[in-house]
Amino acid sequence: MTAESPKNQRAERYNAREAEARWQKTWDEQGIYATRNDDPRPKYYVLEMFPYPSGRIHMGHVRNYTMGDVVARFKRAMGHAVLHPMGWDAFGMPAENAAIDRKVHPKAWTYDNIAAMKKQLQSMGLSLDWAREVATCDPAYYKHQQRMFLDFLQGGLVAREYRKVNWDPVDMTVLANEQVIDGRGWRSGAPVEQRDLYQWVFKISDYAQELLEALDTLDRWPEKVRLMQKNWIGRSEGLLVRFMLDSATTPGGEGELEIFTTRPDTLFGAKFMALAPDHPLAQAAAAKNPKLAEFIAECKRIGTSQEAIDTAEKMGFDTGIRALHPFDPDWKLPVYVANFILMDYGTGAIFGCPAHDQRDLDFVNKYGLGNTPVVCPDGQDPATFVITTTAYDGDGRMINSRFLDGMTIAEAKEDVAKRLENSFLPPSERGRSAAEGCRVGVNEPQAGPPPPPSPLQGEGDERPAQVRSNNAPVAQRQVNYRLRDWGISRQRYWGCPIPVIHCSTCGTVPVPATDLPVTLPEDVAFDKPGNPLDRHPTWKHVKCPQCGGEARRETDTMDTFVDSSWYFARFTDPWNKDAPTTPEVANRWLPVDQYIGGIEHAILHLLYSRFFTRAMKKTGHLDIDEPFAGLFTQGMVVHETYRSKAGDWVIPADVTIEGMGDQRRAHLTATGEPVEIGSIEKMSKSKKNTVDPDDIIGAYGADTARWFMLSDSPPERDVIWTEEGVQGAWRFVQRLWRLVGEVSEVSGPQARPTTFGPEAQKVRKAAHRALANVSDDIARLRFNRCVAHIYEFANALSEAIGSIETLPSPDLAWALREAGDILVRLFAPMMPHLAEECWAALGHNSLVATEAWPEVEPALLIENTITLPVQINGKKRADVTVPREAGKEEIEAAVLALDTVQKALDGKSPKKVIVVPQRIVNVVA
RNA sequence: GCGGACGUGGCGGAAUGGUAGACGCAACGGACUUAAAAUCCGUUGGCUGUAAAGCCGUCCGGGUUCGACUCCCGGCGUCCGCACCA
Repeated sequence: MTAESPKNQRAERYNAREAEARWQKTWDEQGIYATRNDDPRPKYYVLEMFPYPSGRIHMGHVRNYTMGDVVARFKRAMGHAVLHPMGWDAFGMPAENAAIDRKVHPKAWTYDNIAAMKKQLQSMGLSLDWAREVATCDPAYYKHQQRMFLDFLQGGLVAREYRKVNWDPVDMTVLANEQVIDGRGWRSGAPVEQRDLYQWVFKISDYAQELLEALDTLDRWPEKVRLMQKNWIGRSEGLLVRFMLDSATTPGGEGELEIFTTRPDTLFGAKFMALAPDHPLAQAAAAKNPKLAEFIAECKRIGTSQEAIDTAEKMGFDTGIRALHPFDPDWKLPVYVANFILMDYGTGAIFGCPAHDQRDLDFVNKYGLGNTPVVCPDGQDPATFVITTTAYDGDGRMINSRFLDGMTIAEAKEDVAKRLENSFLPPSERGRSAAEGCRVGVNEPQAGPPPPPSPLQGEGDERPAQVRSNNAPVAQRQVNYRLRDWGISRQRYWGCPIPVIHCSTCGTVPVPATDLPVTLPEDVAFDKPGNPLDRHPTWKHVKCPQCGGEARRETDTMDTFVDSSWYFARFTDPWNKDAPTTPEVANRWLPVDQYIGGIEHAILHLLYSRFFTRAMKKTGHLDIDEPFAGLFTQGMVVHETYRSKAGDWVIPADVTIEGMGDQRRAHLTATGEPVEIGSIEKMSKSKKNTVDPDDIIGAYGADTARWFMLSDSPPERDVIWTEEGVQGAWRFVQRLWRLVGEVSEVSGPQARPTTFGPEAQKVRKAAHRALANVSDDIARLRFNRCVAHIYEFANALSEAIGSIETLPSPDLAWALREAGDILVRLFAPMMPHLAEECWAALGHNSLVATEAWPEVEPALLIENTITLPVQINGKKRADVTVPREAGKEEIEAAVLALDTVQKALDGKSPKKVIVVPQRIVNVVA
């Protein structure tokens, strides 16, 4: 502090609006965020999930992109070549809805939105390499996606199937299983119906095992996400068992029925068999039994919506068919058709063991089929162990099971598997299989027209269980997965066209690579529901590339999740016109070191991307397995809700709040009408509890918004947006500006002093401790703690400056300047504009954005004396200060000499003294 | 139903098994000001006490430990994912 410049209480305010625009311009002009692919430094790829161009960014984006930007700036300062790109997930339904509602073309709507949102993102001061920007709706992007589709087709990773699909009646399109939430379309919210349609599918289930196993290698992913994916893939090990049928009871002389079970140990508790209503044997039996046909029809009526299926009561119908127990041909089991059996899991048929499966128990209790417990829990008397309304699915020993009695469940499973694997049905009694030739798997058509022949590949089910010779064993082990293939056909306009042509002579023909991209026609009408591509007068009519005859383009477009399954790879070389990636470039940048986005993509987007990466590897576009080495899922931004008397939601900007605690009251600012304060919810348009980033940035500046988004809550948790919180952040921005101003007025020596006095040493310790803490916090994405440590440091520095009465000594002056330089660089990743302004104020000519991260002096982190807490019987009673290198005996002596300890011991000697060096002392009296 | 996470002041939240409540917000008291805003200084888990100090305290009940917000067992509550997957 110099004599000429006394503390100025009316220091100039930091003008964020003016400064932020100025620094953004400077960064842009100097191109400091452009990343070169030949940068030799160690690479670091940080990526935030790219946005859908809805038209405006929301606070969730601000939080997400701020986190990524902090990491990018930090890694850049740490000397990495940082790749930090941005793009647009630009295909999708809202563009078509806008076209329908507002008569705007989806393309115009999308590009207008992109322009608006890009401007907003730029106002946040993100250190993005905009030269790599991509939009998935750009033919220059989706051309490569079409190319990969064809490569995948060639590689056997794509199939065309006629299958049951989830149909969204509002959006008039197909949804993948993952896109159906609680029986409703994930976007429209309409109850989903079942329909049979041709579908292009990606064979993600071929990778089920690999996707499952590789989860263990993703050690920088949240455990929760890995678990969700594991459950979604849903591996289960079991046994396929062929039951002989009493052919006298079957409709067409069928001789056997194949089921899947994970509980072969409970075979002796079997009471019935059950078939899915769609099962071929059920269909065959229904053909001869009108009442059964009626029952099946009834099942389907209920089953049009997923919602209804979930709540339907268990129902069954005895077909009259009888199955023979695999271990006892004289034991006959009734075969039912039941509404709770799913055709597309396992074989669509089960054996029911009611004592140990709740569904089966509910079923037998309804139809009076009884139950026999075969697993007895330890400690229960088998003689009195009975099951009534609750099935037992725990551990125990086998009972009532002949040769299995006394075994554990695992032993019994193994024994049954071994016996049945090695036994064969006598050929004379086999007859025709009930499932033969018409067994339905997910990969085969089950009704309706057969698929047109494909010249590309052999289709059909690859599961070995289906290939069966006369000598096939009664049972074989099988692993089943819940994960289904990924249906990508969408009956929409605004998506990536699927590059195939249907020819009545040649079948399904891929569009030749030289004809790519297949672009969307621009002259389309949205006056009717359904797919405008299908209605377009000319677009779909083409010549067959093989025979030259009249043919028809595929009018379905790809699920937009395809677009986002590889954008991270495209960013590595978006300039390559000839191929989706430049493999050597992609292999250098990938995997993404830190991916940041919402937990809502835990399954869909992340699982698809993992599959896509493997598919790209198989087709030579990449040579990595996992796209995202590190994943972070940030929490939502939530806000109070407000409702007017009339029950309408009111936006926070129109509300004035008064009072506090229970006394808080809200009213409309304009009219004074009272407003009801509601619960805190995710910011959403429907509840109008949103805050517009533009308003916040306009009023307080981007740095304030960024700072507030990082403070308060841990990043993985929800953060509550409050006006007070933003103002607190804004005050801190101003405080930092004043503080740095005060530091800048200190004139210290150029050369580093050789020794430091106690005051200077104190400042230096605070600075270096903050440096060590903040570095660690950012590296571990603990932004809220990082913020706290910067507050602490700023408090310490304020105090040091405030306590100066005259001119500071040269060593203190130097230490204060050093601390100022460190402080500015510490908050620069979070508040980059303010940091530049401060950096300049401190007299530097460089940009802080290109400065190296400060280096910590480890010696300053070590204290010479240590103050240890002293506990008596585990409760803190005193402190003791000892030299750092004091030994246990020395510490113990010092502790026992303390008055408090003497008093507590009351003349007796302690039972025990525990000394934890550097930590604590505990005296046990 | 199955699986998972979480539960700490008025609020958001800190705390490798080692001083519970860092840091922020809010509140209260004070300084500056004609006044307000801004800023600065201080107080702030509860109870008892003028004070020194003491007692209680991390959802509840047990346990392990010299020592438990943290680990184990059993409850209660909140949130999330999956859900007739044989």
